[in-house]
Amino acid sequence: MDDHTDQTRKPRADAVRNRERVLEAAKLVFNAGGPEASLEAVAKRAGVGIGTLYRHFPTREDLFEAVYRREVEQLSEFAEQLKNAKDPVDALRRWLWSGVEFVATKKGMVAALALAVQSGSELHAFSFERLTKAVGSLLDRAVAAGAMRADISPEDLLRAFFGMCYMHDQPGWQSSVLRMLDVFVDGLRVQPVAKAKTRTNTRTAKPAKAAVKRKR
Amino acid sequence: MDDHTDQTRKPRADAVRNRERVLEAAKLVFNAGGPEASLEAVAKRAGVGIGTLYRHFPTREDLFEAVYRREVEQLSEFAEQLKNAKDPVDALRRWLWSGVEFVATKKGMVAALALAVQSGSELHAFSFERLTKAVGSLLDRAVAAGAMRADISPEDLLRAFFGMCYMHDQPGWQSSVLRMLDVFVDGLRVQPVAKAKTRTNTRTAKPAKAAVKRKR
DNA sequence: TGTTAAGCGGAGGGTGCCTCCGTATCTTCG
DNA sequence: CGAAGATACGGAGGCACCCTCCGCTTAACA
Repeated sequence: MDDHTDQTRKPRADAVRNRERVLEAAKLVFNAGGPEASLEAVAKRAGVGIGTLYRHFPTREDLFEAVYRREVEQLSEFAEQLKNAKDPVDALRRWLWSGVEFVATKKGMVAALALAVQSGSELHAFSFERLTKAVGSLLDRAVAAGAMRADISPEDLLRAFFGMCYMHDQPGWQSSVLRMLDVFVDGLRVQPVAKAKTRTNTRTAKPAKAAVKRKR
Repeated sequence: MDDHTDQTRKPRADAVRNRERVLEAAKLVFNAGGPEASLEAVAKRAGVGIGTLYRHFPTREDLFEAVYRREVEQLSEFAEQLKNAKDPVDALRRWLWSGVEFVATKKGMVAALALAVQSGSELHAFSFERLTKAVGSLLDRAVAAGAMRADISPEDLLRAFFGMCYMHDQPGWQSSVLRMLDVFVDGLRVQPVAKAKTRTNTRTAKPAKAAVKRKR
């Protein structure tokens, strides 16, 4: 409370170093083995004791948050850029697409963000808020332009998005999710204006059924 | 194959009884504590040894499958009934709504079905196939009537559906999911035909934002 | 009632979570 | 530079859960 002195010691060098090591290791381990991966494995890989890991990141979510902070940032920035796009609805769609891309690259990211979105605890509020704001601005613009229904919140949208991504481990999930997102964005439009089914083809839309056919 | 004798002993009474007990206990435990609940807790509650539980249900998924078999059946039957509905698109929407209802009641059911849908292993193929067929028939009818785009597979739809449900633990999730489903079904239409935004109001659509507001 | 296979149950080995605290190391200050 | 004290380290240990394995029990059948 009475921090009158404010004489904050310089943080210890080893502490800083270890934090970084853990982060590095966690990124590797999560991206490879998914978000269920053992934290002890992370610690071992980082060459630190399990206690050290827990001191820096008291919960698994804290670690997620830290690991994927950069990615979230990027995604949010991309939303910023898209604010200048012509068609606000299309901007939203493109943002969602890039979200799929991210998820595809970072295996652990979905679950990490899913957790953030799901549990709603303030611990990992950062990602959630950042993304909410990002998608919110896109939504607002589209709504303001009268192109999109107004009764959908950014939270709704994010949850739906991650929900869809969450369901997919199997091969071919990407095209499936992209298709679903197309449908979804279509549903968001307020003015069907000739309901361009053309769009469906812009992205090498598979013959649907075939794209999903179970492999065996 | 060469079941020439066919002299199958009557199954032991205690085995049958125990299986039932485990099922009963599992239903309680899963519905209350979610699908992560300890199997040992289930066994204890059922008054059987852990070994007995595992003999009857070698994997957690097997247990899920057995526990929620009835629910899946009901849901599928409801789809049958809806085949007689006037508007095939509306039929689909109503089916999805009832799905939400199910999920709301059975806390463990989402994750159970999600698993079934997700992992795609043949162990719990039952639920997945049953539901796929159910939703498939609804889809087909709508497509045949020219009311719905044809490039969406039942699997896609199911995964999207469960994905949306999966994301929701927090209060107010139901209205959110219902809203998202509305959007989704709208997106599925092929003919906007006056794009009834009336529907949005049929179910006391909250002011969106408010419905999602975090509680603290 | 005896034989026998089906079924039972829980001990035990393994993994992972998280805490706690004695020890080591870094920063600061004289 | 050296001492003092703050800060961080690491891993042992307690707990919970997973799942297997096998000696014992018990129901079905003759």
